[in-house]
Amino acid sequence: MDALVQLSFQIQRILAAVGAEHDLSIIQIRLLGILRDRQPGMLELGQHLGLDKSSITGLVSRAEKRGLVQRTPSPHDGRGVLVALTPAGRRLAEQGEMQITRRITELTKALNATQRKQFTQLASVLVTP
Amino acid sequence: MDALVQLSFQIQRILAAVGAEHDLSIIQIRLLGILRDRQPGMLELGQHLGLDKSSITGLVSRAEKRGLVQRTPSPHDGRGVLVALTPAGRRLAEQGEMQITRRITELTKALNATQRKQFTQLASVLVTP
DNA sequence: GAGGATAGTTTGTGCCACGTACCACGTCAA
DNA sequence: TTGACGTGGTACGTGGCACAAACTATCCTC
Repeated sequence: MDALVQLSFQIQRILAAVGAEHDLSIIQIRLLGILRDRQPGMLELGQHLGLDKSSITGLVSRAEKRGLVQRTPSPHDGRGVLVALTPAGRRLAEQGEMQITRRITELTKALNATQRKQFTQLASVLVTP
Repeated sequence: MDALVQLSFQIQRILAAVGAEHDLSIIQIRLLGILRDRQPGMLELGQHLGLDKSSITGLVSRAEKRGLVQRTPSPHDGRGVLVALTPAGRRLAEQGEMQITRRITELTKALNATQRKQFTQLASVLVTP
């Protein structure tokens, strides 16, 4: 079970490294990943990321300043805002995901095919609930 | 393989939660964990944590200010410093580790005994190199 | 000894996260 | 309809975290 903690750090290291190639932090990568199939408001975004709404403002603002993300006023709520990827943001998100899956599979190269399948399958059991 | 990323975030969330109970960040927990069986210098500490030496100064200073850690001049090198746990720091480290292993095993409760064993064994294969 | 390497610290910058206070809009009830 | 209250977001201040560059003090080598 200590191995699981170690493994999580190793994965975080991969995420940080891939992010660093594009000048993105881990949280920014998560942001882009979440927005790939959603256009949430700030509050909803905060729940996905487990962050306070006041943390989201700066996060989105920094991403917006870099042209990765876009705020548009909510059509149904004058107070609200919808956050969406720009084309540049989407491109980066897809590219990042490819690199991440490549480096993760590379990490699991120490396992043979059956073991890898078994491992990821057990992992997804743990994650899904 | 997306499951592995998700799993790593879940584990990080556990670490952050246990840390928060004692007002510790994840990096502080790692610091205490490393010092449990070592008294490294600052540079060596930085390598264990994957951080620059200039990052270590503040990290150790904050922990020292809280009485968890202690700097002592190295006996063999007038420039060097050895970092060690104080009794309070050791108590916290042990307590934290117990809580973490408890919450991790709780996380793996969706698996039966054989599966869990298999899973952690595969994980340690990935980690050891 | 003098010159370069090494261990740590300092300083400045930027990101991240939080709590608090605040503004604008929405909603509900009298 | 018009308050009172709730809700979505932002602004601001604080503090931790991480880096790079500049600096100090010691060590080592010739």
